[in-house]
Amino acid sequence: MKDYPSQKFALTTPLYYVNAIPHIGSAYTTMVADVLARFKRLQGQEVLLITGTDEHGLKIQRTAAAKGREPQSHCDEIVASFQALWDKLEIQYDRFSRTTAKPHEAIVKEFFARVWEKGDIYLDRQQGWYCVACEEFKEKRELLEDGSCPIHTNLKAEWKDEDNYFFRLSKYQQQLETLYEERPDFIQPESRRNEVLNFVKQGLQDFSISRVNVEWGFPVPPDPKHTIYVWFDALLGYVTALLEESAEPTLDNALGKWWPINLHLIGKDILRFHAVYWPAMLLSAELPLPEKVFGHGFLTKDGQKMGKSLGNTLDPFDLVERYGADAVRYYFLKETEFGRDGDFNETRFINILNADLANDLGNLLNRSLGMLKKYCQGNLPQLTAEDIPSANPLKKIGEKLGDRVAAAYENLQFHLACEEILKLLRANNKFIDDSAPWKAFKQGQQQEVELVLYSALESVRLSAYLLAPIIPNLSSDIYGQLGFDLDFNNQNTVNKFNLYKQHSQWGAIPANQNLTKAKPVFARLELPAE
RNA sequence: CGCAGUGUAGCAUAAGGGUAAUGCGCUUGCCUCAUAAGCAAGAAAAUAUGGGUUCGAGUCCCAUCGCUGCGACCA
Repeated sequence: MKDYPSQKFALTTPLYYVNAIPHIGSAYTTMVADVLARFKRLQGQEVLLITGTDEHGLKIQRTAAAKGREPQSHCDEIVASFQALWDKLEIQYDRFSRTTAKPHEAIVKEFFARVWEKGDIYLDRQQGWYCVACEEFKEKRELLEDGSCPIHTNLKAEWKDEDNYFFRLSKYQQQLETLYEERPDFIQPESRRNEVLNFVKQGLQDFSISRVNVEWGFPVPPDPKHTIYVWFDALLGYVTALLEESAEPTLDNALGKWWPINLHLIGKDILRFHAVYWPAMLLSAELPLPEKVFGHGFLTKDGQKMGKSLGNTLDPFDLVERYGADAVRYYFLKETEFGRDGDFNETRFINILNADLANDLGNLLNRSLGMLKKYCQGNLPQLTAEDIPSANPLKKIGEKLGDRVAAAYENLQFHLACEEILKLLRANNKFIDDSAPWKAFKQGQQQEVELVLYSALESVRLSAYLLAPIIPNLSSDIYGQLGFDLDFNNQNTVNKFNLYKQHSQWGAIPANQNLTKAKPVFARLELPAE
């Protein structure tokens, strides 16, 4: 095993745009980030999970105006809704980076200055049709006949003829291509990488990083009539997030400990910004590049794209409210292969949770504890892993399970992690049936009963431990019923290298546990009435 | 339109060219420790369609159809 305590790991979700309250897609990315962060912390690694919000731009300015609000108060309100959702979902973020936070402006200015001094920013004239909703220029041919944007059909594109500051992206073409080649893992999954490669191959053009007539944002330092383009501002939110609370907002202070970021988790829609523009900006500023950008897929509902126009959105608040954080987290982590698109279907949701969490896991614990009470006065057998024959099917599966699951988490293959653990749980139920402790007990074979129950309970424990990053509440409950005083939401007590070393192995359950009363840890869900 | 990817039982996924697997759901049987949970057996797909290569193709090639992504600033 590697020397985890010496490692540190910084990862980010996107800084979500505060145009509206969070949707399920943002929740998905954030849940995944949290699961990975939790697993690494469990291993004793030092982790920094960054999330936050991107709050500038013309769109926010206008959204706020439409509500008759100041932009800042609009942002504050939306931010509160993000934070509320993350709390409900048990997201343990370390930093919440807002682009309207005070230190951010200083960071943006300093960064801008570096790129400016490098000669990578110049003034030029920008003409074209601009869609405010997209915050981008459109080609004439992209527009619909009535001149509206194809994505925002209710909104006419606006003709702009203005001076903009441009970033010399084209200058970094070669360096980017070298980067992609030398570090094939930089963009994942591979299908996304190919998209980027294709895009870059066409030849990179400079892009504008300022706007005029936009109030809501930072002024371009040498020319305050201009406002820095939201993306240039937003990406730097990852840097600002690294500042310690009391530190002066300088790049040096921000980059000292956690830079470069190990992993940017993003949705596939913002891949180019993270895989092309962002590294180019950093190259220009002569800063080290992040280790990896992972662009995951989108979620659909009942096989259909979600959208306000279709009216088939999935409200994450409602979902957690009805089913709880563990259920929601488990479903999305287990039932979608990370990277590919995933689908939400309520019937499938309920079936999976009942089968995996209520039946395979919850009921397994419950039946095992029930037997322990009846056949062993509720005391754990005085056994250790060595007392269990090596042919024991649970021991065989359990022995290397920790390593397999760790590898799956490490590779962001969360569905595989779950699947590996489920194999042990299913084998466990089968093992109990095959061994029929109730018969053994009636025949007075106490030793046999104890061997079976020890193996069963230990396997449940190991499963709960390895699933803790995904279902922290359930795992805590299970651990509680097994006599541990360990709350997987309490970072101070669970995240220790030595604990991981011990608990990720089969056979860690001590004999002298005071078991609390057994009760179902995950109630079966009912299909909502039509 | 161009480029790329994809198409396996009701659903989700697996199968280095050689008897199509697993989970969920469904049917039946068994058990009784348990949350109407568990275990076992079973039904169900000629692997989108049409060609080709091969002794043999889900697996390679071509075409067609369907879906998805990318095609310059989509927060």
